[in-house]
Amino acid sequence: MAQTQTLSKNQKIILDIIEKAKEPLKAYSILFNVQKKGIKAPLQVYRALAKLIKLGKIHKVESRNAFVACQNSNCEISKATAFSICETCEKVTEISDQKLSKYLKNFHDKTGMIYKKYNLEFYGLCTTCKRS
Amino acid sequence: MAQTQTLSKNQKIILDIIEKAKEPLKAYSILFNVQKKGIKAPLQVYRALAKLIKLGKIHKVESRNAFVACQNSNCEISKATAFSICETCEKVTEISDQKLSKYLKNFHDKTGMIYKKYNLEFYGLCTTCKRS
DNA sequence: TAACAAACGTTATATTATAACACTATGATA
DNA sequence: TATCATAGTGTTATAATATAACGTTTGTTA
Repeated sequence: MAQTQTLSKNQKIILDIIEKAKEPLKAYSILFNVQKKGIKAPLQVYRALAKLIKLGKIHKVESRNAFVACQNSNCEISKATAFSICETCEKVTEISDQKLSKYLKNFHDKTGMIYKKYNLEFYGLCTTCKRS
Repeated sequence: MAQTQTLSKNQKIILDIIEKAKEPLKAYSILFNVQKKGIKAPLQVYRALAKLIKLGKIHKVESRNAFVACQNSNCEISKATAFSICETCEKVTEISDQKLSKYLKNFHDKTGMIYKKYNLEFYGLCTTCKRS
């Protein structure tokens, strides 16, 4: 909550749009949507996105180059993201599964590498598309 | 093996370069590397990449827009990819961990969605960069 | 209020990826 | 062997995604 206050004008505008969207938004579609509010250049959007990602407010769906609001009340979960993506309708849902995140947070490979973050994307058919 | 035979000329050239590379290659760096072999346009590269991905010969590292040869003797593992990525030196390694892949293949969310594929990317510090 | 960090605005440009169209090879199969 | 489908090719143009570089403004804090 306190963190919300520290958002800048552009960051607020852009977070707002992403939170209200029902699907992941692309950077240039965000740009188009905020032009009436005075944000004119891609860089203004990308800068806000970068900050919001850092804060855990939003995530990037890497395979789609799109951005979604965090559904898990941000914080450290921003370093541990998992999505399910329907390849038919492109619906994207953030997975919030304690067991899964615990499993992945504790995962270590054989080399001894230190993992600070992960991003997992599942692709498949959502229940709606499965039926049709 | 039999599958290797079915690769087209361009597909072979591009697979060859990716297999010989020690790191993930970007599409346009591949393009640059194959221009002497007569491949002149981005689309020729992207088409070969798409086919090679379909065959499981290579994978795309989504967060880096880069392509690596599959280390797990391709096949169905192409639908189940996991990478470790060093955020300092950008070294990328394909993770081959039976337990992990079994766990993820069996993962089901609450909605009943069918997962056909997944891609997991861990980010952190490799053992070399950890020391310095 | 000086000094610094973070955010801003702007122009230009780099990077990644696909559309559209015409042509060519390959290998069934009738 | 004609012909049909499928996959691949080559090319031009363009779309979509993202960052560099510069100078200015704002907000915090010593």
